[in-house]
Amino acid sequence: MFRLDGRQNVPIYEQVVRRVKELTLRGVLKPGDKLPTVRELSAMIVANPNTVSKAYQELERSGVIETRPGKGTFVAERIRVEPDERIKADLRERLWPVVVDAVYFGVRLKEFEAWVREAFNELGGESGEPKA
Amino acid sequence: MFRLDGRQNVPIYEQVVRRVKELTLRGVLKPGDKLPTVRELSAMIVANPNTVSKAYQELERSGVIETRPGKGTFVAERIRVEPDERIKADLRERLWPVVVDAVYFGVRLKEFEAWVREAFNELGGESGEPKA
Amino acid sequence: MFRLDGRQNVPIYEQVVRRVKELTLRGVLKPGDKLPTVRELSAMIVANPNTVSKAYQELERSGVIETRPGKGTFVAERIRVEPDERIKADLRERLWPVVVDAVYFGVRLKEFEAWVREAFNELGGESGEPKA
Amino acid sequence: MFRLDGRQNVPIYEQVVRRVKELTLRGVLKPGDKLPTVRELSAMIVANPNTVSKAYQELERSGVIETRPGKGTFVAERIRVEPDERIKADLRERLWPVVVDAVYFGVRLKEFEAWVREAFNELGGESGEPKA
DNA sequence: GTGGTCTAGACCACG
DNA sequence: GTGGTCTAGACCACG
Repeated sequence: MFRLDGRQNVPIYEQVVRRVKELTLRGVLKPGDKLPTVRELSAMIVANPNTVSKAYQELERSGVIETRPGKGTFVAERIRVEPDERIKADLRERLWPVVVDAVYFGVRLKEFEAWVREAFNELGGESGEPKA
Repeated sequence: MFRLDGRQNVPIYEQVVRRVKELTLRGVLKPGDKLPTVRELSAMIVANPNTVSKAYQELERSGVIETRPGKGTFVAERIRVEPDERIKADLRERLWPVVVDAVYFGVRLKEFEAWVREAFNELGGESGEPKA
Repeated sequence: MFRLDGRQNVPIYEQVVRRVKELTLRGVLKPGDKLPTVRELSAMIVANPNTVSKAYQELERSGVIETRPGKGTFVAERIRVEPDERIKADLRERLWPVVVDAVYFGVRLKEFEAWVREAFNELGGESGEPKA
Repeated sequence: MFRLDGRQNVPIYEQVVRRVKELTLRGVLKPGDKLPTVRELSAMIVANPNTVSKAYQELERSGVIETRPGKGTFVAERIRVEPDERIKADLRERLWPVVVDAVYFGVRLKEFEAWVREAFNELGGESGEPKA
């Protein structure tokens, strides 16, 4: 469940952050669910507690999880707001170099869009209009 | 033309790599065009020559540019082959965390696809079938 | 009456301390009123008895409440003395980082003062001269 | 300039964060100024580089400073926007317990307001209306 | 038992 | 030389 890729270039704490986000989006982790303690998770993935701690801190700052002192760490209630322009600009900036390389390597729009759709489906992303 | 963003989080050498790729995709740089020398470019963008050198090395490894000793560095002829599975897998891996955050922040598929299409258009990416 | 915020960053025992102080300032708790026992309160707010106990100890040390062995815990008579310089220095030290961030975020003095006045009013703080 | 209080209850990294904010507000540190490196500062205040690093990271996330890889860390340009309601609510929440204790100890509104004004003056906070 | 803070010290990417 | 990441391990506040 919390398995990481390991051999990757991505820092461990960043992998943990991503993994937890994924699991909440996929519904595997639901609001109120207890996460493993820092020490438990660090044992599971064979990493230093500090590294996991850093990931948890980042997740807390992003509002994905919340720490109840002495009780543990829990998945936070998701507060859904419309994404603001700064967030969108940031996402487009991060999308850009991926598209640059895709185009460079001759990937066609159709195929790239299929990848996007698959990813959205896998994550339960909304495809229609705002829920108004 | 080679201006960079400067205060971004992306390493300078990586910004140079992306910029050159973009310029070739957009047709601003064409096969056979001469690039500035490492020293010229490092002066232009106020960076360390080592940094530019590293970018050129990476671009050469990717086949984007080629060095003709004693003559300079030139945009390479683009050899278009179908992208192999390793490249596609890598691109999807890089796309994934962007989609995770997009879904997390409530961006809808329609909007994300629009971003993708815009990026493809801007880069002259092919939308149809292989030219085969 | 003793409900806490729960998911806040403030330790539970500290929340209890503040809450009791507030209730006495607001006049909801008056001198001589009996407080719930440690066990009762810990049940009410779903916390560890040790936690409540720690809060009561701190409140007793500050002279807010007093324990009469075998009888329970009671709101103490408020002995109003002029605050000494040590207390004032401490309060200013605690005020300081709040003002730093307020200024940093562009809050104007007028608005900040309005917050202060509202808080004083809500707590029945004296605005005039010492009662001498 | 970067001297800390030392004996305080506040974590070292938090003291560094506050100190840098203060220095920028007071104009001692100006946009573009270079901060000491993590290792320099950690030597100055006799703390671990990691601790200083944590402070710098927090300052960067808040937009107070920015890191230019390989060049060092610099005071960021201040982008002044009107503080939003979330920030204000947070500041009032932090102000509240200070006022509670002030009222409890019999500090009068007049005096407390004087403290606030002094702090604003010292930090160069604006007292008038928005600059439009 | 829970996470938060800190130290000491290593290795690495970037410039 | 610069900061970023990580490990190993200690101490502490909170519950």
